Amino acid sequence: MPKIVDAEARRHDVVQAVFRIIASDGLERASLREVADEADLAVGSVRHYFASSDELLVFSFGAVIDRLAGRLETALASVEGAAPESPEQHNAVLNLLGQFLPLDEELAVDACVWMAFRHAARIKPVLAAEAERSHRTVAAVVGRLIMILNPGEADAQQNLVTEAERLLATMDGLCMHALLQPEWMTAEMCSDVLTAHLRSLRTAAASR
Amino acid sequence: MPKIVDAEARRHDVVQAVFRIIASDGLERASLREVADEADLAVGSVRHYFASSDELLVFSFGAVIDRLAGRLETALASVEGAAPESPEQHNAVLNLLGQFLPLDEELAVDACVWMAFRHAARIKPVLAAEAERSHRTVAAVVGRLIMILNPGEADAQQNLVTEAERLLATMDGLCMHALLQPEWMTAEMCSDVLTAHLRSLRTAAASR
DNA sequence: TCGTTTTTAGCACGAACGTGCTTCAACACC
DNA sequence: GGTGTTGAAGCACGTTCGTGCTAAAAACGA
Repeated sequence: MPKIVDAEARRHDVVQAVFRIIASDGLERASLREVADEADLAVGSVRHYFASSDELLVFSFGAVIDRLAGRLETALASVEGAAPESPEQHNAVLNLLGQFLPLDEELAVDACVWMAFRHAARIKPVLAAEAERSHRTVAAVVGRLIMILNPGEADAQQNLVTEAERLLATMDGLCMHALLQPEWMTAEMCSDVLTAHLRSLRTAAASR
Repeated sequence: MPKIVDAEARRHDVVQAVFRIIASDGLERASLREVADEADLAVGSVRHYFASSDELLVFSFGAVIDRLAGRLETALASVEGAAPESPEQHNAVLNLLGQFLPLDEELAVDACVWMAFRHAARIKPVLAAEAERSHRTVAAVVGRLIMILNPGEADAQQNLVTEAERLLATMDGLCMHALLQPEWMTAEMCSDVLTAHLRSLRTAAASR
């Protein structure tokens, strides 16, 4: 019968090549030829697994979303397992929010790719559905996090939404700055900003 | 002598065409041919004013930075002219921060273009210098704003830097979301988030 | 050993890109 | 009115892109 190749693993390899190209040269350089070279394959081989360039990009977008979502779910479980107001919970929250930031090489690649696809989705309609899913997924996690940090505020649902969007915006801004101005936005500065934001969350909750 | 054409006005027209293309189709579509078409010129004419594609892009990046910086300086003067803690000051601050957001058509174009160039600068070295200038300029304004809102904190300079970066990150995140997920991040949500952030600034200052 | 089927490799076409270079038109000055 | 400088326009070349299509290569059952 056929030559046996683990198709799923191959697709994963190709997607990894896409990630590396986006991180180093930008999404617009992630052409079939570049991807094939990076993955040590021929263009025809890549096209055997992905019918078109668009399909490859959409699949890659979905892959990075799934990776991030998986990390967030794991981190959220840690937060839920920690005692409220405890230092363990604080560290768990910092760890969760750190999943958005380019704190190491692997996270940096994911952050680059995630940002690139989301911005590209504004222009390319094929990416719109995944961008929507990306936003919903992340917003759900951050929303649950806000609920954990602001217990017993069943009435002020408006504030929960606002605070969730505020935290989400801050995280995206931090990620942007860490990617675009790494000299200014160092890991320590990220940590300082996050700590300040979490403190502001607590005092805001207490003052209501 | 030569045919008299207001070269500066022509360059401005071309840059406006670049802005429109970036806002509607993305920076990668801002080729010489597209720009020339949009500006109702021939490719050769555009190249008469801008020696190369890179020069056109760098000039356009600088133009959007200057536009934003001008609006920010004007708005900052209003903030400085208002009485501390007054509603007028609050509105002036909201107005200043609103200059970052795509609250109307013109602001939306600027926001798109600004974001696109900053992200492109991560990849294209020719844009790096302007990206650096962009960050320094905006950070200076936001830093002064934080100093105005947190008077008499000469000791805690660390906190000022952290709070400035935090506000900057939040603004960039808000801008991103308003551009990428306009259904979720409406103008009202932007206003709510900003108000919450300003409240958190005040309570944080009071608690120290 | 021989097919059969998956995998890999490659060619060819049209489109779009930046850019070097040439050509035409227009206008202010002598 | 002639003339020379400058704006406007366009051609041509090499590159890169996506994609339809064909053909070789490889691996396993018969």
